[in-house]
Amino acid sequence: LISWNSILSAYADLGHLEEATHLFEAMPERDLASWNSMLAMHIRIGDVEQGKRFFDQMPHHNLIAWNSMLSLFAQHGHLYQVLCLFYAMPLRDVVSWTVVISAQIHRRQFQEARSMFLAMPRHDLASCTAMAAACADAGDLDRFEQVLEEIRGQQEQLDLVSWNTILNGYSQLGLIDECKIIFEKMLERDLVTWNVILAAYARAGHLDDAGRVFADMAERDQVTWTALLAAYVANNMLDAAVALFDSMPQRHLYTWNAMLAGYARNGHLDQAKNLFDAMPESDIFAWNTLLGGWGAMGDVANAQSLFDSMPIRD
RNA sequence: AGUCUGGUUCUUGAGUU
Repeated sequence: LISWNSILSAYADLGHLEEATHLFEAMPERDLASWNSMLAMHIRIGDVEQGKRFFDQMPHHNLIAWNSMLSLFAQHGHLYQVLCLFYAMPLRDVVSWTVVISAQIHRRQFQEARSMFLAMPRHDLASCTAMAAACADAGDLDRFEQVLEEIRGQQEQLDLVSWNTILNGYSQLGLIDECKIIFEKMLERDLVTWNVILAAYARAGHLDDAGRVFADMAERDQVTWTALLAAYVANNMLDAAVALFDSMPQRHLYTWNAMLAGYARNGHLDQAKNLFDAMPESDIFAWNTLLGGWGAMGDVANAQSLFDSMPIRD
């Protein structure tokens, strides 16, 4: 059963609905972990309706199943669904509370998140880390450091995620020197660590340091490339940005949007429009960027016609 | 021993503690 579940879990991680469903139905027996893996798959692919249906078909629910539903709503549903379920659940643990808090943070409801955080019966490393990230995001240094104090007082050892959160937090709070100290102190680093320190230098306007970090990195992903591109764009280094963009091994939507912003911000609306038309997909960020570019140029006609043709507006 | 849920990094603009 555990072997079956392991394979099922792998499909869930990859988001392979067909294979997972097939496997699930072919399994000689199933336990809660099997059902919960299927729920995890619905979280991954973001199918709230199917997920609900699946949940209702389950013979029993344990806390993980309830938390999975909570997480499905948190990531792909509405906040009121999260809260309704949270209060209706037969049991809650620290994970349940953390899911709710994260949902509130994602929706920028910091006050509410903080109230929940203070109300929960127990804090662990993950809940504190989520709260610390929120404080840094809100620019609240005092509360950020308060949460760090609490983390240091806990039994649980800091893990890499928490260290990365702290590093990024100081970067968001504008304390680049603190970032340097922490980065040097870190015994273990992963790709996120490197991406965070790269973005930290970029945010601080230390483009040379950002470039040096980039060159030193053993491994790079889309975030790495886009972070450096965005750094060039933010510092009006359009030529460098274009050269980097052209040399990139792969691009995702964030990358295209960053380049688009580079053109738009420098008044190169023709180039921006060409790039926009060449984009494999576009989202609200892309639309707003182009719209803002024309707006800034006083090109009301183009802005208006783009606005009228937008599939989504916010 | 090994399987299921929560926390960290990159893009536009507006708004909010």
